Amino acid sequence: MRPDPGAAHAVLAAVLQVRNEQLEALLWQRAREPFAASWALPGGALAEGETLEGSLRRHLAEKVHVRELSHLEQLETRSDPHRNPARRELATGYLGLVPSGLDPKLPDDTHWHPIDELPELAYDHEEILIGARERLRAKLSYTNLGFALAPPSFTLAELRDLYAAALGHPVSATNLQRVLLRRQLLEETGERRRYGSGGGRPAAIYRFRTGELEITDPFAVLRPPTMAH
Amino acid sequence: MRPDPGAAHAVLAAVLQVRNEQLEALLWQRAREPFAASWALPGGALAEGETLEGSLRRHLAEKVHVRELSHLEQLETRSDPHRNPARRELATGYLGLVPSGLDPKLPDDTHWHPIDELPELAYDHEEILIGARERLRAKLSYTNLGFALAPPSFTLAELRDLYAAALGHPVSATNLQRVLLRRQLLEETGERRRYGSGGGRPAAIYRFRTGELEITDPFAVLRPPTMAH
DNA sequence: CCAAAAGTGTTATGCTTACACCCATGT
DNA sequence: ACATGGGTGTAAGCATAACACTTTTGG
Repeated sequence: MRPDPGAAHAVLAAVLQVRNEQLEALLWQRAREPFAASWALPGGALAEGETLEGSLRRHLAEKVHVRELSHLEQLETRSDPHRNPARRELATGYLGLVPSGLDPKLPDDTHWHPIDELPELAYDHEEILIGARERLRAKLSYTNLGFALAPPSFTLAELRDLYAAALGHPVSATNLQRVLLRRQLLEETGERRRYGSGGGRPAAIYRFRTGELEITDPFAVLRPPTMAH
Repeated sequence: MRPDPGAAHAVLAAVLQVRNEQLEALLWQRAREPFAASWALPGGALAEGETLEGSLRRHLAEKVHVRELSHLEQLETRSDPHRNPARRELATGYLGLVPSGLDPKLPDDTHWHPIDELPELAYDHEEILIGARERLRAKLSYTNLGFALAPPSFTLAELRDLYAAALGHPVSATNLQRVLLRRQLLEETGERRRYGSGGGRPAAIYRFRTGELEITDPFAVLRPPTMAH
């Protein structure tokens, strides 16, 4: 076996945002074969001297004008020799998150798609996308990753809707508040929300204490013994 | 920027086993520059037409004669342009596990090293190795990955020692038993252990119910609501 | 005064740890 | 008999879910 001298390497991002009360992914429609008219994850070829993450940020900025990522994290590197029918190509997937409320300007061939109603996707992109969704769901449970889905400040009802959209199941604002406050992920801004129409008590406005990923629930079980004697 | 036509790609494995009551890693000592006399993770160059995992299994079989992996799982792909001072090279890390009790024949330049007393490691291999250890520790808590560390059957005291070595902190056999039995990871073989010297009640012998990875504790929090009405 | 939405109090439940105690065997 | 480890019983602590109830606002 000879070392493979010409293994092309691509980077691909599952860019996710909560829009219209649901989780949506950024996809662009291919014009040319292979997979003409199918939809694809944004990304492109790794260039000389680039890191994978640097390359992905460049492609997202150049091709889909997305620069406002609140989180970017590497997923699996796929290597099936036939994943690209045209030529041997490895691809490293990434999970990218955009805070709710932003609406980056997109090229004409690029659109947001609800992740529960995906069109036909090119290559192995659907697997990468579903893997990204599962990674997001898992990390919402044991880290502070919610900060990457949320705008800078929000009411608990708004945050509840974001979590419900990302997790795909109903979430109780009451219990969400207790979990996130006890873990000290949230802090009050002191402000209260002006309400649009209709009555109701004004809601306290919160923000995430930090915009850096932290693991907040490190050991589900089999924790180290407590040092209490 | 031009696509990088010659990005070499390597695969590297952190092969871990519990030996001598501690977690140990398989390393080989480099004879040549760069990093002569430093220790390195086993692995090698990706060849034409190979998958990453296939390539790694080939290298492990050829170079360190290890074929008895009970688990193999992809970790991060590293892409710093300077991680290899000689030439641009991407590397994908893997976590490989060998059941306790096996003792594969190794080439002369290859040895097991306690992961808490590592020698000088080449390239970025120490980071990959520590990342592998952390992945193992996390998955022991919420999956049945213990099966990959354990021999085909064992007493609870033996299993407790394996978990303690892998986690790096004391583990109570009593509580380990309750957790693993409630989650139905273990089943009794019906046999009891012959004891060597000294007294003591003979221990029941257990085995893992399955040798496939299963997630046994899926949601630490924020679970879907129960359907009970 | 009433509707609506936010927020708090309270209870129930389940999982884990800690530790006391009982069991089975060799010497 | 006693030492030695294996195994079970039981209570306490903690986190979460579920839901009733109170608070604050607009109409």
